[in-house]
Amino acid sequence: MAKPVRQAFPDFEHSLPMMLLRAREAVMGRFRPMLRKFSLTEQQWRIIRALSEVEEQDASDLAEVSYILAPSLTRILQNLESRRIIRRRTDADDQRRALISLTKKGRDLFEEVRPYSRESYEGIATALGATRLSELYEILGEVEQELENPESTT
Amino acid sequence: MAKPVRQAFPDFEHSLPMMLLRAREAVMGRFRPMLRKFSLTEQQWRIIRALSEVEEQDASDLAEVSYILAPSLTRILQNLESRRIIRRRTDADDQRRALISLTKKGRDLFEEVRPYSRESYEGIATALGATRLSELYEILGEVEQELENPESTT
DNA sequence: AAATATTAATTAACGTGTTAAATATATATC
DNA sequence: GATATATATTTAACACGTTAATTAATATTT
Repeated sequence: MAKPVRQAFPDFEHSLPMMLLRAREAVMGRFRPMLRKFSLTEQQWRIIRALSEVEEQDASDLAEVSYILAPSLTRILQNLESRRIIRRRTDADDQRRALISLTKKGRDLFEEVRPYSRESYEGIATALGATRLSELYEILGEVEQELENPESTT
Repeated sequence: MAKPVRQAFPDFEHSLPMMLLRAREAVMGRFRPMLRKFSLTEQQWRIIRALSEVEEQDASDLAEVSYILAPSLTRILQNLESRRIIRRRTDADDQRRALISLTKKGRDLFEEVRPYSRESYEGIATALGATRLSELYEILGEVEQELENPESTT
């Protein structure tokens, strides 16, 4: 019988937030250099990728699916609009809403980047192995679900 | 025999970077409100916590263990120094190096926050369960290791 | 020992994260 | 139908992430 390993408070470098941060950085390290060649940030690519799946989307929905807060989104959209990658118009039925879509240039950019994105992703899948990868997906989904309501255990 | 689920390119909201981002946010959502009451950011707390484990540490080592880039660290240390939470002196043997330590006020702050930090952490452990949590630790460690050298599979 | 290269930390510039406040439009209440 | 309330987006202010350039000190080379 070895010692019970109480470890309720893991040492700093191995705390859960740190582990998640480093794991994510390890993953993004495979994407960022590639995106950089296209002068895209990680977040800009998230927006473009989200828009590629729809004809048009209002800013609120876009913020939600791309997991970017509204103030950040405002700035990113201003940037992408000035580069003519996206276009915006006002919803006629609700003048508060901004409807966003990719321009031709934006769609072309997406098609240009996509193969490299896929390649990076496959590199990750190869490095981790299909089994480990799907385990990771599963457990991350659980984490998100189980920790949903932050005030329940406080 | 069901369909083989090729899925080499997961849909946007379930891409690995997004899953890791949301999982980390789910975890930090349990810490941030608490830290906020002490007027500490997540990164400031990382610095304080790292410093609590040593007498004194030079800025480079501190950047490495707290996983914060040097330019960010410079700003954070300026902030914490102005609040008298940390102190700095120059290494006599290498005048380039800045040696950082917690002040009395900083140590007191750490002791004040620590129980709440531990409580948040235990809330997470309870929500996930010990088994799931240790699986998560294990797989995150693997991700970090396996993806170490970004150029190997490109 | 002087010139060169390396290293530690900072500064600069730009982009995003975060919270609060402001603005404009829509909806609900009276 | 005027007033209050709610919602979508933007602005503001501060902090951190990221890359490149700078500064000061140390180490290396000749």
